[in-house]
Amino acid sequence: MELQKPKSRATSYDVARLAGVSQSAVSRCFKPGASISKKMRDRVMEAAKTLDYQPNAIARGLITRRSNLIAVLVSSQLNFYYPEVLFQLTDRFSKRGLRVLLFTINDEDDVNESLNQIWQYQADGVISASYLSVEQHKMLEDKHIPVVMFNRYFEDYPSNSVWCDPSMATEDLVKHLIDFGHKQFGLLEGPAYSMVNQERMKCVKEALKRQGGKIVSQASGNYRYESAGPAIEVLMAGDQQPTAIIAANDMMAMGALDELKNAMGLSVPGDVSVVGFDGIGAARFASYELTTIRQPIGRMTDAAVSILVDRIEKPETSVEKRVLTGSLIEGTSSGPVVS
Amino acid sequence: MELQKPKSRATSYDVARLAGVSQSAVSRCFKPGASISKKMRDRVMEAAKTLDYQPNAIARGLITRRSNLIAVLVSSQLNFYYPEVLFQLTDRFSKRGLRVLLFTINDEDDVNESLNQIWQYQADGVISASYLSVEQHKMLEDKHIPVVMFNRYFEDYPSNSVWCDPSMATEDLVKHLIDFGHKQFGLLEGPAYSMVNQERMKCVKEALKRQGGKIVSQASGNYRYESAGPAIEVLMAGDQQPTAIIAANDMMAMGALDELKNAMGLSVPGDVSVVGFDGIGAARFASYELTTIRQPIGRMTDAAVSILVDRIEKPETSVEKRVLTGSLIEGTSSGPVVS
DNA sequence: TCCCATATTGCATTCGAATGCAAGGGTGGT
DNA sequence: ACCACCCTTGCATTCGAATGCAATATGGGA
Repeated sequence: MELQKPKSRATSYDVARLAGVSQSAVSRCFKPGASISKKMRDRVMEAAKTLDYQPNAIARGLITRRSNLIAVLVSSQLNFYYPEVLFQLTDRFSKRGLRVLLFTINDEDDVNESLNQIWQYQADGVISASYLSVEQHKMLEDKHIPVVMFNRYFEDYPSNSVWCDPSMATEDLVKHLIDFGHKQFGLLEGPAYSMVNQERMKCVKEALKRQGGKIVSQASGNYRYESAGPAIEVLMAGDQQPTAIIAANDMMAMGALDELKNAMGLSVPGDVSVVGFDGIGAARFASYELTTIRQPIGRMTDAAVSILVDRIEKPETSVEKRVLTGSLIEGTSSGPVVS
Repeated sequence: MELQKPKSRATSYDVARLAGVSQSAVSRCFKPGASISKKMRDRVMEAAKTLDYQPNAIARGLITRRSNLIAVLVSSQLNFYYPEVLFQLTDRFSKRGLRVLLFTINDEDDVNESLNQIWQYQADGVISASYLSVEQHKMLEDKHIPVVMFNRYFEDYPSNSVWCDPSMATEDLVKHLIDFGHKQFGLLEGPAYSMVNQERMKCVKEALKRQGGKIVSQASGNYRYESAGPAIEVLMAGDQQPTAIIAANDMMAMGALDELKNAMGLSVPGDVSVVGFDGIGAARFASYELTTIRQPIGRMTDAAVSILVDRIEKPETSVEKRVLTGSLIEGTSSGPVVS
């Protein structure tokens, strides 16, 4: 004697029937700005409520050719920077009525598979916060799917991108270290293919040259905490010891700091200063208090969202590279050279 | 003189026309297990390739009533545990041909809004790794959307869930501390509403009672790093000082450790031992090396994915609560009492 | 009160793929 | 060579909402 059969989902027709109006009217009630009288809207809304009706986004997407889905590509490697970015992007898209379809990327194949899925799901746009080749980017462009590159851009190919220019802050950072009396620097680089790494290291090298710092050793890691340990061993093994280590990101700076303090028994910043890039939350933990170059994540995600939404609404707008600037955060991981 | 007009996306009809077959044939070519001859498949696939055709997942979803979308609800607060879970879930769903629709939750309103969206997008299933009320859960159930609760469950209402039972490992943890000579304990609890907190603290209290440890002070935080500082001040302010602090999660344990060492100038584990729960990646950083109870995240996400997929495929299957056990990881944040 | 302009409403069609059913083709057995 | 059966294929319809256009209702002005 069930009162309620396990009936399936109510459609706009069901609502229309109950309210005694046409299906079109129901559809219009859920479209902001549509021409509908208040009386009708009230009547429909009441029926909708009793049937627990919500428009089917899938059906809507089919006819409007807008899925309201945004694909976000994120590297799955454990860099605390990206979860922060991802969550902020999701919050912001959500406020604009867009949903995030998440793709985690381990390797090149994942990217291609993700692009396929993006195409299948008719994503309205893409935020790429992971590696993307020019060819892959072009493929999306050919399909008229706007893309915004987050924290990266192509040297020789125009694309929508949000980028944090580290040059000025890096100058400050190096000055900060030079003022502390540092003369010998060790560079803990990121992966060679990474734009972010290339740019940061380029700025570091230029600033050091300009301000008279000397690079005594270089090594590279993969941006992850664990990769800093072995790299530090290399950096400290040369005949000339660096008194300051500049890491390509905070995760490696944290790993470096731990390796120096805990594995090698050195003091930071007493024996060696360590600085990073990103300004992730964990860099402010009291065990680290990194001197770092903070990326304004909030403003970067705002920019990415607004550029992407613009491109979706006006596809013909020309590409835009929005550049923000990083800023130096002075922590306690850097200090004067003790001689 | 463009060779190629900016023509819109190819449909199955376009492919059919080019290959000289019917639309149904094209459709069947993309459906695994459909009845299709090799000759036809090859012909269609070639046409599909030249037109760069991929089936439209939106249109497919409309007719099959399967969106292949899984909604994942995650708290947006900065607890390093959830990004790990989220990325693993995404990887695993992806391998099964399911996409993740991400919802970040700040407050109760976000949950309701997300449930709305889940309904609109016809998500095939939901993983909830954030707060969800029984009513909200029932609402999804009524709509025949299977839900798996991650790292939580309802006391008094059956639901699919994946849970990590901390009781045995907590017994080990307490024994580990008692063996080190600890007698006075401080509890750094999580939010009162949190199931995970309730359960962990219950186990801790029982184990302490059984093994003869005494709770000399309690305070609570919100699971975040920053919330540990003030709580620690409370914990250490009583007349009886704890020699060991048990925190409800690793983030707060890290905050506690930093507060004790850096703000209060105490030594860990010399003056105070600090232990946590979760076994997040950052807990293994050399500055912390937390003694903690590790949740087997990999097995938990596997379980969540497999339970959810089962429910989607066989909706009538009864609910399942899969319980895994945590295990003690001995780090260097705990040690003998120095008298 | 009547008429016209404007605001609402309904009709019919559309989006793109999946699928039940029937028709066609092929195979093997006798 | 014939028949029965199975494997392929195509036809026609379906999913649920949006929308151009035509039809109708509403309101205001004279």
